[in-house]
Amino acid sequence: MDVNHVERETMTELPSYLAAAWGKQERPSRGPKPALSLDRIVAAGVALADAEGLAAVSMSRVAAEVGAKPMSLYRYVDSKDDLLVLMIDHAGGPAPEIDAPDWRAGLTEWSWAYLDQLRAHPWIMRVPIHRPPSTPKQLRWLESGLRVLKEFTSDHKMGTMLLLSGYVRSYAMLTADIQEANADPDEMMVDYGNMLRALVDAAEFPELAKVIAAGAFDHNPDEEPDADFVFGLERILDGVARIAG
Amino acid sequence: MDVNHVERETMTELPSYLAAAWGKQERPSRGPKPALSLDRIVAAGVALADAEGLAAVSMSRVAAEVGAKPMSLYRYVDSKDDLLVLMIDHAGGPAPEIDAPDWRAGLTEWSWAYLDQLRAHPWIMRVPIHRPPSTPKQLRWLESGLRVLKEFTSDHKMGTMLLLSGYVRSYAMLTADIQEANADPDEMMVDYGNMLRALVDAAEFPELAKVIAAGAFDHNPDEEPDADFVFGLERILDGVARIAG
DNA sequence: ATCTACTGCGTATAACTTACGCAGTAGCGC
DNA sequence: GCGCTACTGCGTAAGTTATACGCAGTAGAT
Repeated sequence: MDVNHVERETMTELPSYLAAAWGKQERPSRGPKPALSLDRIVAAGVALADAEGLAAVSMSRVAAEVGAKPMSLYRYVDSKDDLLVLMIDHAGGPAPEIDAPDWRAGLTEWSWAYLDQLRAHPWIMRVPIHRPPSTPKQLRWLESGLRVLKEFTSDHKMGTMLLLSGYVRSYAMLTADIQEANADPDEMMVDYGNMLRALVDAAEFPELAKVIAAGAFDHNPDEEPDADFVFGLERILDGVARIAG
Repeated sequence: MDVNHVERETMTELPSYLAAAWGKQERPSRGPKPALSLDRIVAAGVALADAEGLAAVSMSRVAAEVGAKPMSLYRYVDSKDDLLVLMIDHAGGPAPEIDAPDWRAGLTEWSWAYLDQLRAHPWIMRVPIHRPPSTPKQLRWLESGLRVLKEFTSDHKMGTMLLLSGYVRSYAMLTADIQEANADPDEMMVDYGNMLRALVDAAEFPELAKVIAAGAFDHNPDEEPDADFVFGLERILDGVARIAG
């Protein structure tokens, strides 16, 4: 039987991509020295996705980028899915060191940092496969958030971080969707607000029509960007404040 | 030039998938009667995704399901991406008719309905391409939410729905991720909590280790399911209450 | 010196989406 | 009734894709 290191790790009952991400790979002693390294492969994937989008990340392209042939990558990675998971972890910057006077300021800082992070690597939001957070950088971000919630109970800490990270992620996705639709020259969605005006009939959508008429969907250059983000964030923080101390 | 109805609709400056979703397709008068209909195709795609997952949805499979050959579908749909967008719209059930005494009860009802909806069609959360909400059912759900927020300003209405829908979506995704990882027999993630215990070192992750030790990640069968969902939801509603009336 | 676990990767398979163009059809104008 | 023309279904084929299998070469262990 051909037992390569990937299968060996599986036997330790930890998914191989996690063993890799946590650096729990025992370097094999026999055999030729690897010409590649998992880090180089994953880094090449991230660079490719940053530069040309997720669609450009194929096994052949990544292999070419590190000067190897496609099949060689499978000595380092079980599947493309695993590579994508590792890329997500790798792309995550270092968790923010938050130095804020209170939990409210701390969570605000954390949220903006997370939003920036997602926007720096928009393809992360397009990866169709996901796993519950269990890679090192993901957990370091979580730790960094929990750290500012010292005075809360464990359940409240986790619930709050779940709420906050979910909100940031979904806000980032929505704005990325809008931006992408606007950028696409095929689509006439150059103006999301006006497109809705064309589609939404006031008889069938009375409330929505009112909101559209009020300009809530129009891009207002005077307004601070991400004003909607701030609104939601403040609502969350107000809600959390009610259970604080 | 071969001008089929898809391209004709593009010329009206509306993306063809939106024209289709909003039923703004002028039926062509000439030519043979279509053997298929867009509705049948999209419905077949939804049924396939419900039964066998998103991966089973290929143009050939969908075509076979409606008794046609693959290339015939392209007379009704520009691309597979468009088909997926239409499937998302089609899968959405009717927007909830909310009959609640106040906005707080109304939004609670809306949130649970939305969560149920996503869980009834988990593949929706795996579709890699997304567009800003502009299909009929998506907007009807939005309208139904806005309707219970009568006493708020337009900006506050939209901001609240943005916050709420984002939270529900991300919570649904997280629980789907966990469930999928648990179901996968390859992965030893049969117990997310214990897996974290194995990975997380208390020296590097002091706060996270405490939370894990407190059992926040363990599945507790006594506890009501989705207790975390309720926690986040209540925080949001508390936060919204601060700007009400 | 031999064994053995390992590496890179050539070959091949079985998917996949979709461009192109052809043959047949049905309503319209005359 | 007779084309004309816009349309439909779809056969063919091209171009990608992930990845299973197995072989030849390598280098530490014994």
